[in-house]
Amino acid sequence: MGLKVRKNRSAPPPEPCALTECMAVISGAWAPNVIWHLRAGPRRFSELRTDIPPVSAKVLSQRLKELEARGVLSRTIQPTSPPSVEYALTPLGEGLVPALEAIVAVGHRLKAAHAAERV
Amino acid sequence: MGLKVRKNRSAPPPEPCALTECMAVISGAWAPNVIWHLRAGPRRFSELRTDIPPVSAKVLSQRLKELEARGVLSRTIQPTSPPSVEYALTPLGEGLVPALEAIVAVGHRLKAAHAAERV
DNA sequence: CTGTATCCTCTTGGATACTG
DNA sequence: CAGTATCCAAGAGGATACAG
Repeated sequence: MGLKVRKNRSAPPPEPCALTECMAVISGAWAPNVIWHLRAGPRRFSELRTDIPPVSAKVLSQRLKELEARGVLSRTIQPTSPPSVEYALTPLGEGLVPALEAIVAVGHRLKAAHAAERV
Repeated sequence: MGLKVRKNRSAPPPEPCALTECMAVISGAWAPNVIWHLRAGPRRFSELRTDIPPVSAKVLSQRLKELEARGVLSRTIQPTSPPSVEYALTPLGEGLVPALEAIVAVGHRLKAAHAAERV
């Protein structure tokens, strides 16, 4: 009966800080895609470029640097010739995968809902 | 034994489309915060403004409109005086909460990791 | 209270060309 | 192959003032 206790308008203090912290990581252009394409294993620079078609070299390398600086992925120079560089998720970066999966799941529902209302 | 089959460099086709779809929803400035602050129940415009301190009226109303257009939240005009407007998550919008929770969880780990390496 | 309209700044990302 | 440098356009977001 007295279940209408939701009159309390003083917001319960959430944690927008941690939210913002992580959003900053995955908000850059193509950042989520980079992580997404690395989730199955390491990839090289040019592979990522073709994985994510319309990404410019500048932005990709920018994003990779940022993600590396944040400890989300690692950069390894392979002593081959021609030289190649491998990017891989760190354990920390792997922690992002479940979050992205949750996002993908919602994405599907959003698309479905969007399609439904355009009938 | 033959577990090194990860030599396959032809990327397994992921679903960046749904990813992008949902990222578009939560990428706008303050969008995640709006959803986050609505997860415990409906809030009014001015309440959201004080919930999320440095948000300008323009951007907040912009974001609310977008989120409403995407079916993530509903806008209800209360016939009170002075008139007030309540925003609430739709079922679709509530689907975003788990994703945000996953993001918050990662945010905590990112902050912890960041703090640790600054010792 | 709940927005909208303008103006303005600053960041972001793309294209292109060039280096190691 | 793996980037970096430069230039550029577009858009997002903040401040302020005003309207219903």
